Amino acid sequence: MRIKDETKRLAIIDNTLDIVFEKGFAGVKMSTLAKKIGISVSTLYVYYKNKEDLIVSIATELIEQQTKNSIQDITEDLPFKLKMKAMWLYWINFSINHSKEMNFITQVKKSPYYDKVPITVKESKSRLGTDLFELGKREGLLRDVSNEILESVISAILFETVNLIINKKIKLNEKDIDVMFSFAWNAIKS
Amino acid sequence: MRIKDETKRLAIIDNTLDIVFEKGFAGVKMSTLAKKIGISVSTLYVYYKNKEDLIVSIATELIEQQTKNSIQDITEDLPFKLKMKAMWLYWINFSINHSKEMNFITQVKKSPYYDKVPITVKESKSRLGTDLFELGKREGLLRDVSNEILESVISAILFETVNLIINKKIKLNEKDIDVMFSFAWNAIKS
Amino acid sequence: MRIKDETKRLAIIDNTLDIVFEKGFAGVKMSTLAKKIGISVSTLYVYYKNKEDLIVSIATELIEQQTKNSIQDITEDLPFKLKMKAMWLYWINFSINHSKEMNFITQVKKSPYYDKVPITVKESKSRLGTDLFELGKREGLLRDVSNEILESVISAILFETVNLIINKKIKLNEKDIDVMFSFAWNAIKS
Amino acid sequence: MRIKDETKRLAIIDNTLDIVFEKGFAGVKMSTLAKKIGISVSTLYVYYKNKEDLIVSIATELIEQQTKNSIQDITEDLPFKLKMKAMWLYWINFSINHSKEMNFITQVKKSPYYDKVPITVKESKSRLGTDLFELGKREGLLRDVSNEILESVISAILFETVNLIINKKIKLNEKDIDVMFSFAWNAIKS
DNA sequence: CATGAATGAGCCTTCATTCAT
DNA sequence: TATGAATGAAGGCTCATTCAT
Repeated sequence: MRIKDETKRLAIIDNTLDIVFEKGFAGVKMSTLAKKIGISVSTLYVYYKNKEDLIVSIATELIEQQTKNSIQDITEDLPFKLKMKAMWLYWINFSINHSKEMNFITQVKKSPYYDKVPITVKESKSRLGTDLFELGKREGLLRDVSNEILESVISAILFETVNLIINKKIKLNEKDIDVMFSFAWNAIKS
Repeated sequence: MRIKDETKRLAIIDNTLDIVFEKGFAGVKMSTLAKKIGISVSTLYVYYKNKEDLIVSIATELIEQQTKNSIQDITEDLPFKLKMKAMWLYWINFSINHSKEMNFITQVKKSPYYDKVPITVKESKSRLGTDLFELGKREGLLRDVSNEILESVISAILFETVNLIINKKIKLNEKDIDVMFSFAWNAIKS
Repeated sequence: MRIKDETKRLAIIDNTLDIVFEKGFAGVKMSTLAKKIGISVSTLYVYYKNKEDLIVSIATELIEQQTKNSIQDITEDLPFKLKMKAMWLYWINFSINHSKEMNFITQVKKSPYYDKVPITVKESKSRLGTDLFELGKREGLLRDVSNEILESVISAILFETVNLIINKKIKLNEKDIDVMFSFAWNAIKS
Repeated sequence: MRIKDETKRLAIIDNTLDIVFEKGFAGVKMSTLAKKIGISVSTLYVYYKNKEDLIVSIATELIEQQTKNSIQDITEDLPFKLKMKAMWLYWINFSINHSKEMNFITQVKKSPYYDKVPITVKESKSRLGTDLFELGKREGLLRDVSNEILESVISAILFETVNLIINKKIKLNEKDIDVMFSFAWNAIKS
């Protein structure tokens, strides 16, 4: 019965993401969720201890996945600016392809639920690999400010870019994305 | 007859802002709010028709106030970059001094409540005066992209700056603010 | 100021009758009533001690009026059946011209409010004058059953007639009214 | 899982009828009702969507039942007047044995709830079978007026009879019932 | 007398969670 | 494991009534 269960568990996660995306946490009613999936309310409690556990568990799982994905590679032999851009593109694509997951994490971080996420998970590496920043600063290509600030500035522009794409203010084509990247690059280059 | 108390109305608004700041809209319970203020629940309904009206009315009022404040143009005779910085400083200060109000508006804009805000109010001028962008582009000092994009990029960095200050990652002193402004300026200058 | 007050008092009664006619007792909200009249809620409490007092007082007043009106005359010198018919016509007309008042009394009688109406008022003479029944029985023209039963039967048909008129199933003309009267007369004649 | 309890559903209906009989619709408080039955308030909401649904559903069910019962024609081979009387007796008994149900239906018909009863249910056959009236008129035994009027007159007297019995003004014995029937019969016979 | 603000009591309803099968 | 019934706790809102001017 292992397979059937996992299917159900994934269905729960998926539908929860949908609801949070459409209506926020306030919209997650255990009964509604169960109905959407086509299972009984009580069955939800077989998989998760309670509502908090449901949300915190999903958040934890998503954050762990995201962390695992991020740092990998980009170790190709490229000029620094192109490495930077590769990272940028990677995250643009990831954010758009996983917009519901990203939204979920964003929401959780601003909610009281975030307090319940294990610290070990929260402490996971930054999204835009600090290694890259260190490298850039060493090569004299990035402004000499703390990684934390660099990251927050880039993240802000990145996040805004994704928003513009989602709200169809700009297109997901090379030209528009390049423009947006140039904003970010100009901001942080030395 | 007793006279409707402006003090009371302000207390309602103030406490609502506090609660939304700490717990979001879900945390606003009419009973809790009333208790915090020291009035009866039913008194709340003397001032606002219902919970939705409470939130939408406050949002409307705040947005109107904010709009009124912003327009006061920076018509002083300054070089463009300094005009830009003046605007930047104005908003940094405003955002920090009215962080709860800003937070409230931000939250409302992402919630279904925003649909109920009168269109006339929503159509209020953009925060960072488009006039300034037009001027900058005419003088060849700003990159030639749409005002909407320019604004969203600056807003993102501005917002991030405020966050960094609030979370004490940077200080509210000339040096740190200058650094943050230079990020924004480099991003958008031609 | 006597006149102005009486006007207001009558307005209260009138509007209460209207509301009860349209929505029943459940529809009588002190605030709604006050707004309809154009006075303040508190003013209602100047005229009536509370809601119960309002309704019971109106009921009492209406019943007294009705009682006063009814018995009078019909002492003309007519054959019995015509006296009966005169009474019948009188009540048909009265009921239609005062349908809201009648409705109010009917509703009160079935509600807990009726318990609060002074017994003296409740014990008022029957609507269709018992004298008439006594006369009819003495002359051998009416069936020899208790006045109470005679009255209830006639009242039932009378009430039904009024309903048929109001709901436009029959017309308020001589022919239709005659038919309805003949039902009643045949029922009780000996 | 526990199985939905038909006994419980019947208890809800029964107690609702009781309350409406004693205090009208205004007296039906979900909390009181639940306490009377010995269940939790929320359990009521397992069986009915809300208060309106509770009342409308019960009304619908009762009307359907009543309709089903009435049709059983009096097709026995009897003189017309006796057929009439059989019908009369049937309804007297039914009304008395189901006085609370009758009361409930009567009240609903005069309330806004009636608008929510499915039209199909409302269009159910008239209580006193029109067939009988047609037969009577054909045989020249009934007055030649519309069925609607015939029915309303008889219903009025029937209803009044039941009231007299309930209020103990007359007894439920052959003699008294006969007298009341003779009123009705005299009223409508040709 | 007149009024609008203020309130407490109470009602309907929702929802996460547990029960019992 | 799976389920639908059952429930307690809580929240939003209404309304008759009183307060204070």
